[in-house]
Amino acid sequence: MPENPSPREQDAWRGLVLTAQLLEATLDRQLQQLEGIPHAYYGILIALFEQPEHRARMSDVAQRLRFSQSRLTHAVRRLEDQGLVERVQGDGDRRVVTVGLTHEGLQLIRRAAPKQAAEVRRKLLARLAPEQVEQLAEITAVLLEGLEEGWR
Amino acid sequence: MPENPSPREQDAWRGLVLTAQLLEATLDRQLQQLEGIPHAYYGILIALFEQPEHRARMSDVAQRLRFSQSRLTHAVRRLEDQGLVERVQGDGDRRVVTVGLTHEGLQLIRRAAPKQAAEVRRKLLARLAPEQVEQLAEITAVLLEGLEEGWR
DNA sequence: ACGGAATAGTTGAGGGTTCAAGTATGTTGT
DNA sequence: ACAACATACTTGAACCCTCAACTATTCCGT
Repeated sequence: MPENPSPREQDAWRGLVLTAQLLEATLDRQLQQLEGIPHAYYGILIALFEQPEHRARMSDVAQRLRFSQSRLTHAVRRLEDQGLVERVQGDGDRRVVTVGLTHEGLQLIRRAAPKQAAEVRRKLLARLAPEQVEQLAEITAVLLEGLEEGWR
Repeated sequence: MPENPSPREQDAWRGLVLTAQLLEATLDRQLQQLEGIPHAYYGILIALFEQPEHRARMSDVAQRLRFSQSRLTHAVRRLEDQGLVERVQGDGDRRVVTVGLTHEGLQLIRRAAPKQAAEVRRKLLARLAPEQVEQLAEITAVLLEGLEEGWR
């Protein structure tokens, strides 16, 4: 028998959902304005940037970002159109496609990342007490577990 | 001079962003499957449900949900097509449009809401310790402040 | 070695969101 | 009274994501 949520749980839940929506929307608008790409695409560039030689297999990127393959394919096509990323043919398994940052993509990251990080810190993280940062890291880790496992 | 984020801040930040993305995606998939509407539209129905007579002005709904007017217009059109919602002409100011739940919309809420709440509780909130729920409510309240004020 | 299943990625259609522009109505200052 | 501005909402195009096929390649059991 599922017990009803407590009022405080409702507060937390509503806060979380609203935060999730607003956070995505805000980051999206910001990056779209500054760099002409949506936040999700910025995530792709960052993920590549963190990889050795700034490149990785499609499916690895997809898994890391929790993108569907289809979504990633579409996204990479657009990023390629903008010259930020390029597809490289792998030597071995001919099914795999490797994506890498172009020079232009690399420049975008170098330009945008510090600004982005500072902005986030100034407007969001800095408002939290140090122990709240700690708590947030904990809490999101737990929630992610719950979100990862199939759910349905 | 913006100080660099601490490693723990990065954990919190990454966790938050991933949680936000995954949460939206998960709720979306769930409601799309069960009720044939995206999570955002479910939010509209809930917002109306909580209003006296289950109806409200377009702009009030938009403000409460942080939707753009355009987004809400499109959304309401589709919800109307599905018979879940109806536009009512206001008596006074002829610019305002009032949206109300139809009988069918009301039924959908009554059917879906308890299931939805239980699911959320079981898969997410129940994993958190009571003090973490408290902390999450606190933290999201702070973050929402930061997200509300223009940002740029 | 061969047929079937699994894996990697792509494609196209359909739906949702954004952004800029547009319509209609109300309010305000003079 | 009237022009200028503001408010409430709508429209259409461009873009992004999802979902369900589909292609191409590799793996596996016999």
